[in-house]
Amino acid sequence: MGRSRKAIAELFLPFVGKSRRPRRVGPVDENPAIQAIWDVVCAIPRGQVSTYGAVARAAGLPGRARLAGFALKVAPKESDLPWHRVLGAGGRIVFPTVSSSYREQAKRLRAEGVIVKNGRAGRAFIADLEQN
DNA sequence: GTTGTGACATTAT
DNA sequence: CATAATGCCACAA
Repeated sequence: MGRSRKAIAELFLPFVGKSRRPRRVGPVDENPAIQAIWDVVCAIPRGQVSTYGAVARAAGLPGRARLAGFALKVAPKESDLPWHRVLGAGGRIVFPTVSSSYREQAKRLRAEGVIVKNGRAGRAFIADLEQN
């Protein structure tokens, strides 16, 4: 005696749509995950910094630090996102030391009072986006 | 389909 | 301090 089609459907309901990875939902500026990351970055106070991992977590995307990096990379230039306030784990600038991006980031950070030494921002400047 | 890359993180050694 | 292994996943080729 086989189950009804409906019974089978209910059995698999929790998996519907999850059998494959989420598909690209559209242009990045309509992607809610990217948006969430941008919002968090905008919330980093001037004179403070955060990290890719922390930003992802605060955006409700734990374990997706890479997506935070991607979100910043694709951010339109005219968005005026404070991208320079996002650093790698431990408050380290992730760009190659010789790159112009590195210099630009260090320059911008110092311009708002963040002490950057050896490509690293002082612990005291790392914002607590956690909690709240 | 697969593979490689990347603005990363965490844990273990 | 350094290196390796693993997880993560969007995207391009």
